[in-house]
Amino acid sequence: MDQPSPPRPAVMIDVARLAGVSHQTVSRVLNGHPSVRDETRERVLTAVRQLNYRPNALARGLAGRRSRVLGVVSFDTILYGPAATLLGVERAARAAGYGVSIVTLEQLDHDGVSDALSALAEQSVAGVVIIAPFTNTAAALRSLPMGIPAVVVEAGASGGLPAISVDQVAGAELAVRHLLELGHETVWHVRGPQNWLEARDREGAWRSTLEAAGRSVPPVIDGDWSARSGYQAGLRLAGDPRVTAVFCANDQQALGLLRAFHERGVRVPDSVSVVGFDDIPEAEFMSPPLTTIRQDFDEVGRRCLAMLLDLLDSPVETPVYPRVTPVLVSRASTGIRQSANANS
Amino acid sequence: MDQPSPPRPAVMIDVARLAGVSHQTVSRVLNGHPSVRDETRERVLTAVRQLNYRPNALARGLAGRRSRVLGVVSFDTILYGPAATLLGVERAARAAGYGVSIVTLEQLDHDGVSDALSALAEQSVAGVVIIAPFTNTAAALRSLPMGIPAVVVEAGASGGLPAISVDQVAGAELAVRHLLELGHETVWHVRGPQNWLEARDREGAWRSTLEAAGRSVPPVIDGDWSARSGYQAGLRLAGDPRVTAVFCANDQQALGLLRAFHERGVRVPDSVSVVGFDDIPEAEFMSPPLTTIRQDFDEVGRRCLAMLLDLLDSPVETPVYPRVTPVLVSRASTGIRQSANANS
DNA sequence: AACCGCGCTGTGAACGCTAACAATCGTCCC
DNA sequence: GGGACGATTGTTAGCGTTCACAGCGCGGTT
Repeated sequence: MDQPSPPRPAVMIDVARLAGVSHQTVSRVLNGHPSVRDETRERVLTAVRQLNYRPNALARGLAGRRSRVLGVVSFDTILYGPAATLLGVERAARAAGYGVSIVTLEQLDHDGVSDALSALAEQSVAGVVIIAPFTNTAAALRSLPMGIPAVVVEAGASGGLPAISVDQVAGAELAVRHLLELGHETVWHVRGPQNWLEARDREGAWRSTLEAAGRSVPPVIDGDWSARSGYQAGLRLAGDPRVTAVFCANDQQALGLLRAFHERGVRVPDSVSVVGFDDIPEAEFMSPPLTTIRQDFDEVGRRCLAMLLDLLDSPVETPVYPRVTPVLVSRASTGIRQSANANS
Repeated sequence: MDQPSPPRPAVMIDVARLAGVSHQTVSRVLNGHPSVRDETRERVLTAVRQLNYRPNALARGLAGRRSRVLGVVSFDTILYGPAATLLGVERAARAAGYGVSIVTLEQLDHDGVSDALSALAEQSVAGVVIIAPFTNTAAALRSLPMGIPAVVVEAGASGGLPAISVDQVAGAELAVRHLLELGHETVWHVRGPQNWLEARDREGAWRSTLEAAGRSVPPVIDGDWSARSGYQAGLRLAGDPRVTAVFCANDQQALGLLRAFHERGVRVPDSVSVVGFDDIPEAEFMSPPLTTIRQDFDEVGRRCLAMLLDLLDSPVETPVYPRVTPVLVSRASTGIRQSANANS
């Protein structure tokens, strides 16, 4: 008739009593401290199971110094890149026994990053991953009140901060070279928003690859990652006979571009070849299937976390990790430069 | 020569000393307790600013009952729906002064949900939002060790759990009716994965809408949300002259379907009309632009959070919120049933 | 003049855990 | 055989905050 399960969840002292040991011994068992007799350890673990005990992370964090929670600052997690990176980081964190607290920025600016970081600091996160490839993240980070270990994702020039990045330059080169090798005289570019580092890197590499090949550099077209901006770029480009190859800074823009071309009767790849960036799951099923540059976001997440954990161990030295190398995925949207050339 | 800023961040007692009051008074000021003299309040706030003091959320959570952190359990945050909902919830939570801790499920099963919930419980979250429209989430939730207030998102039959959902039935009806009104004899359906509640609801509503209209119900085609599955469905459907209208359970599937149709020379909307579901940002720029059912995920997130906060206030009664109503967005992928009919 | 109540403030004890140190026991070594 | 030592366990003190319960001073009552 007694009530065996109190509504209040068991705490460490309950386990200790049930196992006939002190709470400290329970703590030792839970934290894998070596000097506990096997027989005692078993007794404790049995009690833990019996009471369905789960240690309280809050108390843990308060008592020890480190919490088992990491913070992630991200921006626009509906975009494929950030979403995929977030997922990668979250998975890796969970595998390493960390919880993940997120803050999504409304705007990519200094104050936003700063606020986000102090919100996370308040929660005593052990470290922070910043998936906000804002051109000015570094400054925001430096102005951080307290020194939380932080890793920045996908920031090209991170200003000395530990960073994991996909080699955007290599990716853009891959795209441009691919198009040049197909016989195109030059390559047009629809770039991403200027406050994103990736966008700048891709544009820069596009430009320098063309220059290195001794080709003329057409005027760059603005874009903001959205399919709409790609569509608008497509409308502008569709009338121009000089345009035979376009490198879009991401796949959504390429989708919009393809749409505009389709509407205007520009045939892809017959008249114009198109390359995107990211290899979103939909790329393979666009009309036509999109040649693009694949980034391994999962790998980014994993390395990112590995780096952060290194940083937690030895906060003095900044670990250096190699960039993640993107690969070209060739599909139907790119083709040999057609005989139209013969007219010239 | 002295060092004015100790590396250790200021704590409440530091503020108290600086302001010449007790730590409890500082606490009162911070929590907006009324019985503090204005002059004292000012003095404390000045000290807070001066020391750049931020209360420690861990200690707060430990001492008081409630933490200011909410948990979110989600699944496959790369998909548009979950990603958008997550973003909506996160925004609303932040606006309400809550932090957000996320757990992304690897698999949609009972244990996954259960583990995720206890991981969050460990972090003493105040409440949980579950964006895992798994058909069996309800059971997993009930087997939860302790009673954390929880709100389920997008679950049709949530088994008595507080839930916010988009009215999938209304949405699917909108899609099917739209196609019937355009003169199509019947509507084919490419459904989503069977363990998703949304997929089941959409399929059910598709079926019953057809039946209510006295139309024949074609065999359903399987899909898994991916563009690839839509593509495969498209290949199967492309040869069939009876197919004049297809309702896809989401926009990605519709994209794949459009691709397959394009490949096989099936013209959209001339030969076949296609409707999707979600209105992802890319839908407008598909070839042709996709008619689809728009869901307001931001609204879902907001209501969800409002509901959870209600639940935190009075855990006894389950608040009831109306469903979010989706709307039809008509684009070029649907058109009047063409003269092909005249042949029959 | 003693008393009550109210506005404001301070004191002590949790909250559940880890860290540092002390205690106990048996063993090993000379 | 005594003391040092290692293995194992217990004890005590925080971590930084909130909660419950006093205190104190002052004006108004009786």
